[in-house]
Amino acid sequence: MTDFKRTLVTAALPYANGGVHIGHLAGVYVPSDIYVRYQRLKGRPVLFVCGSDEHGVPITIRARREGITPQQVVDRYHAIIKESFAAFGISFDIYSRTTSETHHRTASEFFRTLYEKGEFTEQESEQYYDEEAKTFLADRYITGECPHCHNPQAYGDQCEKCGRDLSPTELINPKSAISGSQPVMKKTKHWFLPLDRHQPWLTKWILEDHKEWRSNVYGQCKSWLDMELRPRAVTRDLDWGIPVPVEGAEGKVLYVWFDAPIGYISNTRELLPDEWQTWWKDPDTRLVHFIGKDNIVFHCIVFPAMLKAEGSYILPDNVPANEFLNLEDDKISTSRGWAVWLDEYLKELPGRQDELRYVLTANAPETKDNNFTWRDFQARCNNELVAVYGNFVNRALVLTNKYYGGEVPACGELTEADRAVIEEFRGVKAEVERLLDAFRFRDAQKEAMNLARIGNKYLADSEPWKVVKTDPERVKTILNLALQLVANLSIAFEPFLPFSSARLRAMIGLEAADWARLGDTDILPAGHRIGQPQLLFEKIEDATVEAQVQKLLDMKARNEAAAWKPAPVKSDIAFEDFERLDIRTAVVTACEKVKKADKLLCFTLDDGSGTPRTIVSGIAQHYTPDALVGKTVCFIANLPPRKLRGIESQGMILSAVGPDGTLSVITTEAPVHPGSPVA
RNA sequence: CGCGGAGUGGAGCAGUUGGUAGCUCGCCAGGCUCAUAACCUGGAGGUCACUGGUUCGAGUCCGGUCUCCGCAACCA
Repeated sequence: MTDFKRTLVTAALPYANGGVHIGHLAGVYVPSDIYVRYQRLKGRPVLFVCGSDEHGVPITIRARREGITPQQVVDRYHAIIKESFAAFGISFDIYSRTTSETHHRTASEFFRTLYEKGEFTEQESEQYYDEEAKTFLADRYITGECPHCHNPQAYGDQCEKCGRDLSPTELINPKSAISGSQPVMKKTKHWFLPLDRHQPWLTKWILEDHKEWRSNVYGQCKSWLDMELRPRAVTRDLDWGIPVPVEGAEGKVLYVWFDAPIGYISNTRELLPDEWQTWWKDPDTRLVHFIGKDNIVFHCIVFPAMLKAEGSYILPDNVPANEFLNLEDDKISTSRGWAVWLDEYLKELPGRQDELRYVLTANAPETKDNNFTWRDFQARCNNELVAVYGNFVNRALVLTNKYYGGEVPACGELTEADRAVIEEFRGVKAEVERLLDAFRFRDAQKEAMNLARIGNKYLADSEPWKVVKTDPERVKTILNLALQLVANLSIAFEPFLPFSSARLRAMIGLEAADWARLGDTDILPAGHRIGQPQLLFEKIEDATVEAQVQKLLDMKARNEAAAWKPAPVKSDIAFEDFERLDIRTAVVTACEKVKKADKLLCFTLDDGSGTPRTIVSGIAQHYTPDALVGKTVCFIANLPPRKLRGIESQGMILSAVGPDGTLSVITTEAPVHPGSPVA
């Protein structure tokens, strides 16, 4: 690791159809920024590259929905994302975008090279084509009836009602979302990256040569490599993206997954037009990808296969992927509005960047999913940043101003206790470095915080406010040491909390953070003047976090209300058709969970016939088995029996479907005899 | 039996190659008063999801069960 001459750090490219939220920050941007700042402080050459990912179908869908162009969509979000990263102190060397000229050129060249080397395979397949709009249809652009739950508005890739993944050809009565016309199957040619060809070296490279990767990363790769890798299409029929640079490929663009990671390369190239190849092709460069767990396979298998196929690039040395961050015990969801957005945080809690950085690091999902709550945010800020770190700094500075008019006193003879303290905080540097080198940011930050704990304890033990009355000389040494600890804190926290470190340095008159001096006891020379102490951190009030929680709840309610609209009324049916439906009531006599099924409950019903009726119903996620026992429900009695998970279900229990998919069983307003007809 | 990750005191997390369970917060008691009612000390609180096994000895290795999270054309 120390053999590398330089480190190239990439952070996952944010997709430019929305903002950046705390999950992205905790998973990718805060840890990568800490890592890069640390490298810079160590004086190691490092480059930190990121940018917006601006192609792909979802952006075109959003553009259509809002009646603007895809370019307008990405312009808007690119600006928001870029500004909020900058304001938050994510110190990219470059934050560019995949719609840039450099990127288009770089990605095209990359494709050309692979094409000419014969690294692709070609395949013709049949895809839906919209004859009115004269375009092939992306899966998402086709709607139709779901073959499973018969939701009439399922998409070609997924049914949002039953949650199943679909392929467009499965849809009943497919329609084009663009023109509304019926699409036809038409032949189209696409290029594929044959991952199967790369399987042997990938297997060795990861499973044998990179056993040091995080267990979540290694494990996920292993599960992929244990299967047979399949060729992956690298082109699509779409008009938004990078045109496929070969003849006969009109109307085709590079698939977004192929073009996006090349963005790392293009952005480096944009920043360093003459030297970028050193950073990407010299084996002395160490390449590190910071990503979230959903991107593991992509960055460990697919992108390396692309790089290897091209032939002249280095491969990543490590891919520290984080797990997910939940928010208030619920998963973060852009579509449900359940998120804390960075741009809003910066506006609503101005000047509080480091507080968020601290909490997201202290609670980083490094080994498993973690939870962010505003209460926890407040507690960590108040009990740790304010009470431990800020308070120690304040104590040392106030005492210095009080006794010595703001001048650093000289260090006298050291006592046994002084030496013990010095010994303790000298070790912090090596420990922080060891942890950061191992991508263990949570522990590293805790170690930095330890300096403040040492300081508080030192002051409590040595009691300068008492000693000053009996032995003023001794107090000089105590405060000298305390001030050295303060100076050390400003350096140790520099990678983690750059804003407050800068403020602290300004307060004590220290010009720059010199990492090499971390652990030293003479950073502030005797006679050096410090400034007036200001509070390094201020408490977060109850009202502040309560407002944030309320905002989340409001947003959720608003989103659910806005998202819900009654489904269009289906086409008329004959009255006889209705009469053929046999709906009845029944009383639930028993109910139990169906094994190995998440959604199914098995009901035993008294339908008045004397023989118990068994119905399996997919409502286990909304009712516990005993919740409905004794209740009257409505069911359809004349559906043909159907086996579900091996149990024969004799009918269907009726429920109302809420806007968020919750189910509420239909029951009767007053008790009725089991088996009563519903009409 | 699809695959991977995870399940440790009230909360959030550590536990590297197996050796009698740690940290931060919270709680209780005491101390201190320089400090943003902050700080310091002590204490209570865990059969390390459950269950078999290997071992002199397992949170740590192996088997089984349960639960949570994630899993290529939205999302870290």
